Amino acid sequence: MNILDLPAPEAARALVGKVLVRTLPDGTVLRARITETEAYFGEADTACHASRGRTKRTEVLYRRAGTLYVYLCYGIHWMLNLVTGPENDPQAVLIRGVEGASGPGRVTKFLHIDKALNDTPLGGGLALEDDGYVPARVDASPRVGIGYASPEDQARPWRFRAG
DNA sequence: TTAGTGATATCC
DNA sequence: GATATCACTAAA
Repeated sequence: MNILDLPAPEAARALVGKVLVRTLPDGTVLRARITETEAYFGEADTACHASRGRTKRTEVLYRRAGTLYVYLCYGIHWMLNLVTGPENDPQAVLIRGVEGASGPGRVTKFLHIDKALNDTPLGGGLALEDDGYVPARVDASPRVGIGYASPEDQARPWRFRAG
């Protein structure tokens, strides 16, 4: 059973402590352990980009688990998400932080991730590795940066951090 | 606290 | 075609 087949909130928690392996076009390999994630859980979640329907941009969220969703925010920052859950169910986990880079925009800068990886499957330029490490504790708290969502959705504790 | 940056969505 | 918005960061 793959972690990414789980519903987004469970997958987000399980991904904390796993290792991202980024292989650059020139062959350089970068490794970074995930320290912080957030879950975006389907059309019913008003914080999820897909809550306002399927568009060209959110199309990727409807793909099968393990697809990468990368998009530009505020004109400067790339956001890295892993699609989870069943196909045609728009769930994803945002990678908010890894060891050595705290913050979603910094993660992608650190790993040299941009739109070239959008809509590509995990296992190519970016892979996930489980080295058996388990964080001593994983803290859950409300998500940040989603002031446009409904109050109920803003309150959901779908942000997970290694503790 | 606020400027910076550009793709996307939504409205003419 | 035009404008408003945005899952953020760095500098002040």
